[in-house]
Amino acid sequence: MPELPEVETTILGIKPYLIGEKVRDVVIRYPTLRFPIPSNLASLLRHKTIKDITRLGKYILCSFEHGTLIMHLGMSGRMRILTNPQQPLKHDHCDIILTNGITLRFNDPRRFGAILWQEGLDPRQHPLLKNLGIEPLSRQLNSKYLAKLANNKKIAVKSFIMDSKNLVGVGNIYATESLFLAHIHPLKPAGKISQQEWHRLATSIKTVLRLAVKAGGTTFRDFAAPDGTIGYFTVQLHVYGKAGLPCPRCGTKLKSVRISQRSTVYCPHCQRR
DNA sequence: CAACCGCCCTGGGAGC
DNA sequence: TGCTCCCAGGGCGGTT
Repeated sequence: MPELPEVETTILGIKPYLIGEKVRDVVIRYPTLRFPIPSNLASLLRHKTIKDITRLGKYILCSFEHGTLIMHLGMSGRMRILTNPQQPLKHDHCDIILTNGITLRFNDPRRFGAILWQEGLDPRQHPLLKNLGIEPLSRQLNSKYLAKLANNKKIAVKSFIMDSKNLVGVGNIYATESLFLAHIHPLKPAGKISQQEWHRLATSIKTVLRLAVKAGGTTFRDFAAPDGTIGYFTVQLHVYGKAGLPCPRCGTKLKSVRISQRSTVYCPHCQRR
């Protein structure tokens, strides 16, 4: 499932083929993603030039002079660069065809992804981007920021760091891994986390994400890079998906608990409440 | 407002 | 082999 590192990898992969290129056409085969793909997308983009490809949280922003194409990979979304025409396969919902002959193809079996349009210069005006928190790999993420935001909150720390209003791009896998590395129990109320613990957590979130970006995404189950490479288990996961196995640090049997409908693995010895 | 929970969706794996 | 059931989960939107 694409988390921030997978989004980063996707951008790195598609960017060189797209920047400065002009859109010839847009083909929508199956508009009902998480939100409907705007039906007028082709007329919005035709003959327009792609200025840049950037990222805001897990949203991929493809900017034009008159607005921004906002794309989200959801759970199973994937983008491919096709250098020559290919028959669309199942779940190939949308193509963006450029005048240089290249096609950006969006595939998403579970259809939790999204393709949206925001008119104007500031993509942050889009309702989905308006309330996004800080970037985890920026200097803004530090113990001071987290402690201030968590003040008195009772919400489980895991849910807190996965809430995009607080910080973006930390999904279930990396939240689980970060908490393990920081020796923090995932159910501990956010308001009860000490300054020292916040420091460890901020550090481990950055470490985990940086390592994963470097490895080209966790590529755990559904993810493939734009060139089609599938790198299963390129990142060493310590606890995610390993409930019942011994803790890599102390050997205690790893436990599993569901937190807001998400499976969460932790070590009952290393991560105390 | 804070916290929580249901829901959207399909493929893959387990169990029978 | 083939069927059924369950699980994976980002994030919105509704409820408490």
